[in-house]
Amino acid sequence: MNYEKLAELLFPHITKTPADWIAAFPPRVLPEGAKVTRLAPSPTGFIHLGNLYGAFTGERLAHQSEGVFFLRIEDTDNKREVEGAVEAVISSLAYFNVRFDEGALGEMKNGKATDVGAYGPYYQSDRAEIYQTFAKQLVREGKAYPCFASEEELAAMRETQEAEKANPGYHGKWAVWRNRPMEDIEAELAAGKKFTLRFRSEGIDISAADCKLTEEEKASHMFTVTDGIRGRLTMPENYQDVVLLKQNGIPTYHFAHVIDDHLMGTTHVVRGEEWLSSLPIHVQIFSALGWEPPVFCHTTVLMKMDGDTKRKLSKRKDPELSLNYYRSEGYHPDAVREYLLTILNSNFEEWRIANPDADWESFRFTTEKMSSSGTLFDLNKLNDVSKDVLVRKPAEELYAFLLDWAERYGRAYDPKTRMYCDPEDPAAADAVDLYELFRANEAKMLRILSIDRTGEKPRKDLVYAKQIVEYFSYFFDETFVPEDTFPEEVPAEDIPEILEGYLARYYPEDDNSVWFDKVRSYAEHLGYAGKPKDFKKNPELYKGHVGHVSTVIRVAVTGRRNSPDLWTIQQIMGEPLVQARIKRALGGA
RNA sequence: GGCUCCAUGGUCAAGCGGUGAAGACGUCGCCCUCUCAAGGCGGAAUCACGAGUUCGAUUCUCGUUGGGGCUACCA
Repeated sequence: MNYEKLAELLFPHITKTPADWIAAFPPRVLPEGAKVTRLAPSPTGFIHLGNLYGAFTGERLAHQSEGVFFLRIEDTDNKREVEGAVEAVISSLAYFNVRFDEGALGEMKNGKATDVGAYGPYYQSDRAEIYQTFAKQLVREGKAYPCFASEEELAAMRETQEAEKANPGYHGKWAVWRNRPMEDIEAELAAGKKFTLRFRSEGIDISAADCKLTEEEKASHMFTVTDGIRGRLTMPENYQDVVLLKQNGIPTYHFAHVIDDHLMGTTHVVRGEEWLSSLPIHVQIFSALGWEPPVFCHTTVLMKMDGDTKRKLSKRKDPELSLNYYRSEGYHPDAVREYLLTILNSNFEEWRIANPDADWESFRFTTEKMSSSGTLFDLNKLNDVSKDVLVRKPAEELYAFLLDWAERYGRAYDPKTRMYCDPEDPAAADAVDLYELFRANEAKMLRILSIDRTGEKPRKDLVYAKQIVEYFSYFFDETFVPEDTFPEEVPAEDIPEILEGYLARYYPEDDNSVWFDKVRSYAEHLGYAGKPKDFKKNPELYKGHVGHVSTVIRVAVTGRRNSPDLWTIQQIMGEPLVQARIKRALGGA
């Protein structure tokens, strides 16, 4: 076989040589030890927690070593592409403050982000000529060959393999185009047939039932790589003649990954565990091109509990997998990052406890501390982390955050059902526009967001925007919906008396302790214990205790039995609103 | 089915041949307290199983079981 001739036959339009491209992508000039990493999502429009998990890993590795972190769009599968997906990816990552140094990041033009950086194009679909140049080279060296098998033929082959219990795939005797004479290829080409370009693998299938090799001989067909997260990995070599270029001339992931990560100077490939099993393919292609592979870092998959088994988070069933979920629920990006960091590096949490005020970037991130077993995503823990993150945010910052969130997600809130509606929907006509409400009440919001949040033991009950909305909904008539009834301990006939008496004694000028002393003495006057302890000791002496009385007032004012300090709430509400609430409760009672 | 990765409380996990097997979330109890939250103190709860190596295995090896992934002209 004249491979030189075959290469020209297959790729007549390719005039560049590998050397041309290698010259166009010179080695990066970086400090010693600097790592080059990348995030390479495919534009399916669905960006998820796993992407963010990988993004943080790559980002840390690069920026901690004065390296480069770039964004490459893996759009080699036009069937899966979704309109506007790249913008969605970029916007989502920007929301979570993932900082890229280069890649498909510039302003949008014709639906594509322009390149930032010298190692582009950063869309794989724009790199066809590059891939084909190296493909041509492989053909020239006899390391790749055209395959004219149709989809039907391949499907039939698969069925036969299944029936014969042979290992599936294009290999060994099944690789029917591997050694075809030139005439056959010319004939197909002359007939206008399209081909896929396959890799001529030199590996052999040691797992085949009819493999006659001894154990030692089999061992020589294994290879070892050191994974940045998992350490030494020993795997059987690849024996499949995988597709390098599809019929349309666009590469498969395998080929594109090898070419791009080599040319772009990637030193560490951070990707999901699902790639582990195709690692032998990649290692072989790197070797066929005469290149050193990068360090692979295969991250664990994110799981969730389903019934009593763990399973991978699925984009169909689990809304919490989508980054959009956290954004629309109103989780602060810092909280999501902080949580992800705790599951990313097992020692982050302890570091954070020891350094509560330190900038997260001063944490020393290492791949060795990454877990290689499936991690269950824990919403509870996220919420807990979020409380600690939010308690450190000044009220002004929280207010700005809520305002931004509401502008995007809170334009039509129905307090009765607590649902967020589509603002365009006519049924949502009387929904509350939280954005307008927040904007019109800046001073009040700032006071609300300051309740008890300073000092030695600040309240930590703010978690995410939707939860915060519920948390202070009673401050505004627009969102006020009474939730709780008066406490059972207080006889119904006492309630009007308590409320009327309270109304008569309520002076907004009273400070917190004067105010409460009044409540206490009034409670005692009505036959309730002034100290809960006294009531517990001698329940027969009292109707109840001051806590029951104040709960009546609390329910009247806030519609709830539980709330932060009532005096503070009343100060923020102002006298007219407090009076109106109590009168309203009296009218209803 | 084949190949492969993983395995410490309910969850995230430290551990890297000898430990009372950390810590965090959750949970339970107590304290503080006008309610809630926060905070303090304390409790329950873990090395999947079976062989082997070793004076000694959570730790090393093999097997079993369980779970995950891959097995496309998808990434």
